[in-house]
Amino acid sequence: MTDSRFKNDVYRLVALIPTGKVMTYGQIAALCGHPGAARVVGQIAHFGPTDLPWQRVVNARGGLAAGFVPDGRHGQARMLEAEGVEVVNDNVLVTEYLWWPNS
DNA sequence: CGAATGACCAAGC
DNA sequence: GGCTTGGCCATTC
Repeated sequence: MTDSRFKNDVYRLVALIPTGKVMTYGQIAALCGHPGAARVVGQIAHFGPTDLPWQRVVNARGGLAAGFVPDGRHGQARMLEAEGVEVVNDNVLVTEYLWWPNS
């Protein structure tokens, strides 16, 4: 892989997130083999393809990343709710909706 | 190619 | 309880 497979893995993971579930940046980074590289996931998400459901990607607290959704973080919350994810006070119930590829 | 930036995380003060 | 520091890597200028 001439290009870093890190982003490749990130793409795959994000694409694999089922509807009604969410993942955290740190978790994705860790699953890609780089725990602590949550920032990179953010960069990949920002410069990466919009085809992926970045809306299902939230920070470690389940808080919405905000800033990348034209409608604001409330827009992301609304979209997640539409997918079946319960959002309260702009915070996803990560303890209930957090998902990982082994599930 | 070098420097700067960034949709984060956790610990420290 | 809010700001600062260090760490990670990719993309942009």
